[in-house]
Amino acid sequence: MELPERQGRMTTSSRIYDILRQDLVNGRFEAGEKVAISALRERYDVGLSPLREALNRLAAYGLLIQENQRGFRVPRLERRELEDVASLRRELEGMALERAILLGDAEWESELLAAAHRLKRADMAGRGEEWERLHVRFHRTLVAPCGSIWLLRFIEQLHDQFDRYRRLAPEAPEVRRVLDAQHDELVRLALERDGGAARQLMDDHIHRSYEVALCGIKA
Amino acid sequence: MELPERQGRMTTSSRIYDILRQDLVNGRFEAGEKVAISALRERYDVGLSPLREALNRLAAYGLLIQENQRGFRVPRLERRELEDVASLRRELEGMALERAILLGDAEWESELLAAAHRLKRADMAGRGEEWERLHVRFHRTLVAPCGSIWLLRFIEQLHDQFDRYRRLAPEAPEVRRVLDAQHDELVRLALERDGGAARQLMDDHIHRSYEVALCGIKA
DNA sequence: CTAGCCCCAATAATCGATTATTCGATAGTC
DNA sequence: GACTATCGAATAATCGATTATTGGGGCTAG
Repeated sequence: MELPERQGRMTTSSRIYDILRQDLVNGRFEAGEKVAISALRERYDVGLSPLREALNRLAAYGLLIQENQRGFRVPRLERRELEDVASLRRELEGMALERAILLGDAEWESELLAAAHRLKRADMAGRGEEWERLHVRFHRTLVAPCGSIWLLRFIEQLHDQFDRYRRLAPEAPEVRRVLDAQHDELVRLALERDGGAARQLMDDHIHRSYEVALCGIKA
Repeated sequence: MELPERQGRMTTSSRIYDILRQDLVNGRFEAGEKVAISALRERYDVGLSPLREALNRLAAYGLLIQENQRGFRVPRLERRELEDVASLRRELEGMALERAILLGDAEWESELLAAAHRLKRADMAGRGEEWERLHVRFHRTLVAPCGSIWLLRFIEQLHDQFDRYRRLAPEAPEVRRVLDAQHDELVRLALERDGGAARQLMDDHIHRSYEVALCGIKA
């Protein structure tokens, strides 16, 4: 069995990029805050060059805002933008799911079941970082065989944006239970190859999730 | 009248980013080629730090591929990817155009007419860099009031990817005439607020353009 | 008072030099 | 003869120091 070997040894720049991306999505930085580069330098114990390269990448990715001669800022959280992101997620993930259901093979079915199962088990163990990781992975697995690299790329980007809002929202156990049930339902519909119904369900899933996330704004 | 003032004085990093982006889209680099950083340093007469920052941004944007410890490469041109990009462009620009037609105001109508007119005039003067610039601008104006920042962002990104292919394709005057006529037709349908027909036409427009671009592959 | 200006501390951007890694050529081994 | 190990030049990544720009506080003139 050969290991995928990640991708060569990691460079400092890439390491700090991954860390910052996680931290930004998890809301470890105040929205709207100016990024104090030298503070980050200490906090993560890295040099200026790799740090600035990571910040540049994050700005191009949309998790930071870069202003010439004025450094970097964390984007504000605006109701208007959450609507935008959620609306696009519905369009794009719906589209991707339909295509995935057309194109996905038997191996995909297996991975889907596995991902859903792992997610449910992490749920029992208490919703934490592990659950978040597996949740992202589940949604990624759902749309993975859609056949479009660019669609997957955009979906991932929107997912990160969306999660900035969602992770700040207060717990909503009743809605959460519905959302969790929908995960299983999505798997069922995918296995049955019912693209139309799956798309509709995904649409509803994201919409409910959006309503939860809304509660986190200005809180 | 106040000038928009671009955005503060440009930083070396941003300048070189803009230049490289143009050059990459225009095919001034061999597809698949490894980017020789020190060669670029001389060619554009810039320092290493701003250059690397620009390259990092371009990689995050999708116009370069970054491999840890192995620098940057220009992405290959693959039929498979052109299909992907074109197909997504049709979906997203169609969606954006429909929304723009719902939301666009009178000022938009004026700018649309102006953009179309400028484009036609540049056409007479011979299709060159200026025409390319105005063509991008026309398409951007069409979808501008769609109301979604992220949709516009993705569309621009796909446009850049698409143009990498299109600009390598040989001239196709007959198709070109049809495509030009479609520009005016798009304006007409937009002014008439016929979202459905406009979307359909945009779909056809991109598809024909795709067929032209196809001829440029492996040429 | 207040608008405008100037200066200085903070910090963003860039440079030049250094360190780490890769890639290809060559030599050695089975 | 094919495979692996090793070495060195080429080049990617990073560091430390320098330069340029901003933003705010106090001063001055109206």
